[in-house]
Amino acid sequence: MIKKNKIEEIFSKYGLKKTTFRIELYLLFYNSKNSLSVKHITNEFSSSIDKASIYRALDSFERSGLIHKVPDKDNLLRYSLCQSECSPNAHSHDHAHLLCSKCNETFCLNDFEFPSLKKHKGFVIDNYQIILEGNCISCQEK
Amino acid sequence: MIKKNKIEEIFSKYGLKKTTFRIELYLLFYNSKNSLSVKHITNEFSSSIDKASIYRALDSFERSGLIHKVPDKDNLLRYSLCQSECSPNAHSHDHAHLLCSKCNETFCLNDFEFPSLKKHKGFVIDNYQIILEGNCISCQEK
DNA sequence: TATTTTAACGCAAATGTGTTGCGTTTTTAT
DNA sequence: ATAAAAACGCAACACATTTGCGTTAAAATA
Repeated sequence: MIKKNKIEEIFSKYGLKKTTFRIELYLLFYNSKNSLSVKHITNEFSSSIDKASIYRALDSFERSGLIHKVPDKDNLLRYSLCQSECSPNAHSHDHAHLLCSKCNETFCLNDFEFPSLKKHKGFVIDNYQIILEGNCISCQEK
Repeated sequence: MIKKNKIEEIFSKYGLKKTTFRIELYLLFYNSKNSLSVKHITNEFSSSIDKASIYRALDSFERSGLIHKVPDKDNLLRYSLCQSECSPNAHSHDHAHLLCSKCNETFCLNDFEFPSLKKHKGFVIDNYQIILEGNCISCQEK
């Protein structure tokens, strides 16, 4: 369980204002195992927060290196807390993502082995992602 | 160069009506090396074809197994001709995609080697895709 | 060939996600 | 305490994609 002053410390470090909403949003990420879609976040705060504020907060968290975009089954915005500390210009996420075709959630697979790829037939490769499609553990049980 | 009666044969096989537009759309896919975005298609037919017809044709081609969705830099709809013959429920596309960060095009890398993945930490994996981010050949020359 | 059924079409309107402008409030710095 | 800067709410916007519906064209049938 993260302490509130730890969050405030992180926010200070990244020059983010400590507003009630943004601290709760960060906590929401911190306490959820998986990635969060905008819809999920919107539901969580119901109508108390405007969607523009949500999008702006997510954008600002992302630019600070606190969260990163993850792929979504329906091509919607979805984010996940960064593992270690990422910097604004160096998000390093060497993990694959699993998109569950039943619940439409996205899961980060942190211990996934990535082969190194630099070039392929003349194409220069800066980075790459692996997106697995299948079923997550709880959806298999159904 | 594909012959028109070959296309008509394919259309019959999949129960698609042979309208002028749809045959030309199929030809467009057939004759282009890369994937096609909706914008590209719209430009190609300029204002002669309604966008609803374009979306419906693409959807119907996809459901027939003639084309398949490919990832797009801006999360827009983009399709590519299927390699061999796919069936409606079995699109098999064991190729990676390269998204060029300069021209925003998507390229299929057909001879890309795919490791086999069936399971990972309890997740059941049906199929997966590899999305490479970098620069295509013609954008490197600039 | 004429007729009927069905898929495809065009047009306009509607969705839905995400963005932007702007005046107001809250936080932070001085 | 005050000023500057970042966040906020609200409304309007932008844009891709979808849907409803009446009309047209293609396919099937008589």
